[in-house]
Amino acid sequence: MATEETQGKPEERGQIVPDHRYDPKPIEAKWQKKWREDKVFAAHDDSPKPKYYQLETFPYPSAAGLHMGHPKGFTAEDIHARYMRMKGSEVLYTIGWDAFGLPTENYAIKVGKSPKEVAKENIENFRRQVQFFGFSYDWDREINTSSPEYYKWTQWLFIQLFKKNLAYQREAKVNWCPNDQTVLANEQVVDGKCERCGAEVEERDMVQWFLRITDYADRLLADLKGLDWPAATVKRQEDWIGRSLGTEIDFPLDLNYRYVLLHGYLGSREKHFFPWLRNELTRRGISFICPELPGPDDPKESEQVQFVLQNIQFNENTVLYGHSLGAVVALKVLEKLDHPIAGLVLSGGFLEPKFKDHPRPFENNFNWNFNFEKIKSNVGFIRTLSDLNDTSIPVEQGRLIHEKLDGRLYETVAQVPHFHGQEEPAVLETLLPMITVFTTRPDTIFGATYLVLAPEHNAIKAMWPRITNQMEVQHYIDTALKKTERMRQEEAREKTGVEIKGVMAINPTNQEAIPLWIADYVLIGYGTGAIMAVPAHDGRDLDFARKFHLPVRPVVSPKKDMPVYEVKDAYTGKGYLINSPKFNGMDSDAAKWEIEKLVGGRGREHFKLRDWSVSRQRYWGAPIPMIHCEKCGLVPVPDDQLPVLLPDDVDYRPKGKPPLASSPSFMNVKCPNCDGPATRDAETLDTFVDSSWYYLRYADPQNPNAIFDKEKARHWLPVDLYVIGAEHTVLHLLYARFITKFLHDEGYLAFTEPFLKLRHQGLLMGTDGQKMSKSKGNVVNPDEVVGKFGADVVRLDLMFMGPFEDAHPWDEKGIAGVERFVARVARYGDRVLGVPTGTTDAAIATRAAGVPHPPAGYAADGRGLLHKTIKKVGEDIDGFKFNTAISSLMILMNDLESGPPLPRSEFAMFVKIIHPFTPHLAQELWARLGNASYLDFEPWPQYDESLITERTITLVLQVNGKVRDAVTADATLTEDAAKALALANEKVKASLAGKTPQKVIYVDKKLVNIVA
RNA sequence: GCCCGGGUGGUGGAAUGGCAGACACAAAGGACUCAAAAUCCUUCGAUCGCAAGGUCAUGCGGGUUCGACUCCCGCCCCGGGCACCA
Repeated sequence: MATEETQGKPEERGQIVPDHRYDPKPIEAKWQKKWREDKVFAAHDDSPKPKYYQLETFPYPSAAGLHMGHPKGFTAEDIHARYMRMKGSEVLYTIGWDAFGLPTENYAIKVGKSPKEVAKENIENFRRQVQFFGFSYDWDREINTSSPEYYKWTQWLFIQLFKKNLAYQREAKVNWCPNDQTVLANEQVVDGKCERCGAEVEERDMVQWFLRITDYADRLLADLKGLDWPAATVKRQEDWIGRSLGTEIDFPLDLNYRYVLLHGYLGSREKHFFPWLRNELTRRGISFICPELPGPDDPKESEQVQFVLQNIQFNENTVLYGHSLGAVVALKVLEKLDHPIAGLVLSGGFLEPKFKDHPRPFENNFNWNFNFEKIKSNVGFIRTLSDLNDTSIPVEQGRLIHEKLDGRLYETVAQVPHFHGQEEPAVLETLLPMITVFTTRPDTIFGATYLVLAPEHNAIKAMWPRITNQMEVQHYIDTALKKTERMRQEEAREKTGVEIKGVMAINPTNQEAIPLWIADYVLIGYGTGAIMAVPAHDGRDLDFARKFHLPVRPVVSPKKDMPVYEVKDAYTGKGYLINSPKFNGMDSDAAKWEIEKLVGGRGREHFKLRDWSVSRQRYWGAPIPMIHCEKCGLVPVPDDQLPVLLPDDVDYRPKGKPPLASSPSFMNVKCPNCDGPATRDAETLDTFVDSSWYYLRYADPQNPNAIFDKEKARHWLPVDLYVIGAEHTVLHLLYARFITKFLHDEGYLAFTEPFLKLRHQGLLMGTDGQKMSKSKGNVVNPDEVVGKFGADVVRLDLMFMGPFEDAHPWDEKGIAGVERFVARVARYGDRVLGVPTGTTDAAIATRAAGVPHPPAGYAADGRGLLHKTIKKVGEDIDGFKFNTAISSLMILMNDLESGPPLPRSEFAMFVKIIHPFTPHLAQELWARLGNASYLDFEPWPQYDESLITERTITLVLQVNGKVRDAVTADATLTEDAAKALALANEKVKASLAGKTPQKVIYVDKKLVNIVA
């Protein structure tokens, strides 16, 4: 029931209430226009103020227009930007358009326009919509990734990567969307379907451009430390990079070959890697012959081949190895043999005397024609090892051997060019019959009861002649390789596999012979493509072992001296070794090192991170600035010919070939190197490339001569604050970090991490609680909402919904609260302004006499709350707690309204602290208070500590932890006085009911708890 | 399966070891009005009680503590991420 004093017309309570409602429209339009015309928010390169660079995810301007999720993040940024300006920073805050990409192209095809036209329209629409919100952008720094002025530098960046061998082409299985007719990144495939159009994704082999982000894996991981990023985001980046530290261990196969090792020209059994190699073979108990060939300084074919044939026995167990000219000798020997041998291994070999450095004297002593058919028929397996950095033998020679002889070609980088190092592990690896596995748990090696190879593993071919169940194995491999990712996923975790019969592996610790299996749960792309299976201590291995009835041997017990007899679930934790002769009882961590040492394991780190596929077979992107010349190979477009403009005379509709290929005027060019006929690369770059560097361009957005001016970049960057949707926590950030590190290494940037502080905005969902999407029809159009309520109200509503990083459904019901708040602030402003200038506080108080708020307490209380609020709002903006900041502003307003109007000087402080949230209203009130300045450059008010300090406190009195009373006491209250006060309290006494207090707990100026 | 979040009134949420539910929305009652809108006032977790007041209550079950939404252990549910990475 309302009391007599509080009822009645507001006017009767001494308040001045204008009878009009606050109409934001003309006021918001007025200030937005002024801000733009006066370039109020321009960021000045030469400002003496400390710089502050705020970045927001530049939007993808889709045909659907802005949706309410965009302004949620933008509003938070704008609040922060305006706050930082008031705190004295020179703020760089701007916007741009991530305008290339599939959705625009697809939409253009649908409506029969060009993507360029569509993008232009979309950007104009977005710009218009964004401007309604009054965000304080420096519009002179606006960028657009689809403009030639921008993508010139995207192309330039690609060329720099290419020049450093960080951009390369290779054939790769790609996710192909049959509907969009393009390649998708793994991340764009969701549940086996195209993220954009929902079509079932197929797998295809294509030659693709990749960026070698894996070269930066360790740095991308290490540099995450020290960033002010949400912990979950750091974790997800770490998981994506996925480093595991482990060891590579060789499991010899029971194929007891005998080796014949042939050295090359100027070589001998004592030179280069031969002594080391012989030692390694001896150490493994492998028999070999390594002859000194006659005339190493002046080799002659007949002499050397005859020598080998006469002195060495060859049978089906022999593996013939030849290095360099020794490879030629080996081939000639095989031509002459009349029975087959087990295998042929060549390193640094050649078929033609075409040397890169200088001619050799033996060139005329050999016959450079080979009987390849004879050679092939005389040998079981052929492996060719080629050094990519060979200084004398061109890499083409290795490929030529492979072309003529088939077999397996291994291209690698030798320790010293042409395998002239003291140790060349690649040679040994190519030679030996063994399986190298990668494991993070060498301590469990005694529990390895079988090995598993990925279906694509090379070793299968090498041991092929020995396999007794070839049909079965072949069938399994064929089916496994036919499966797409999608099919593998659908099969869930059901294990499949086949045993390789006829070959066994040897456990290097105890010489136990264990079987070899092939299974597709082992991936060729990770580690070595082979594992030692320890079913007792790995869930996947256990599943497999159970399905195929393979032995399960526990070798780690969780408790010391407690052997495990039965394995229920795989135990993957640490413990103490059992069933491991010589290691029993040892701590599993310690055993890792001991066993690694024992078996000659090589410590390795492996990453899950894969190279970044950037080729797109579509039109609407930056053309890859490369030229294919028959003579010169891949040639980058020279800088002075950039940008490579997107041609207009193409058919955009996807036909399986890149649209650019349909434009002869685009495709046919002269080679910049040799002036001969050449063709352009017809693909375009993934839009993630565009967005991997846009934050750098904002520092110097119009520079026609460089990607950016180094000094300007040094001034503004790195980004101080980046607000980004939680959905972008992995890819975009990883790519941007990679590009930043690359440009740092190239000397363009002085820092290695682009984004110092990162905050996420929670998703704004449709009214149905579902993610907003056009197909669900739940997209909220900001035009309508802003038109109805005004920008200030919508901004407040978006921020007041709850914690910024939480997801919320859009709900127009709640907006009434902030709408009322804005109207009340406006009305209160009218009250303040209704008081003639120069009126003293006392006069205001007199005028306010009779209102319930006691005039005597007004100055202290009202001001105290004002100053507390100044403090609170500042802290909350720093901490991105906008909801509680607004709440505290409401509390203050509620209090102010119930009293007489504040003096203008104090009301001005209130206007300043609401300014970041409702800049139009605040600026209007500021102007009405007689100020000509812009609030962004008014200093944030200082709060007065003495006014905040409480003179009285509320002391809570508890008995046995239950609240019995709360009393007001002087802030100077001592502990003893507080305890005495509590014990004397009537309610406390009643609650104690005569019991004697055992203990009295005192929390300073807060609480007394009596335990009885 | 594993890894992150999260679970508080009819609703959004506040409180991070010390009065649970700030601030709002919705709802109900009232004032003003011819009426409505707007505005203003009051009530508003559940339950017992005429009242004073009591009891219960932050997903469930335990624990630590004088005191737990908050810390620890186990479980349930919801959201997100990864998905055979050895």
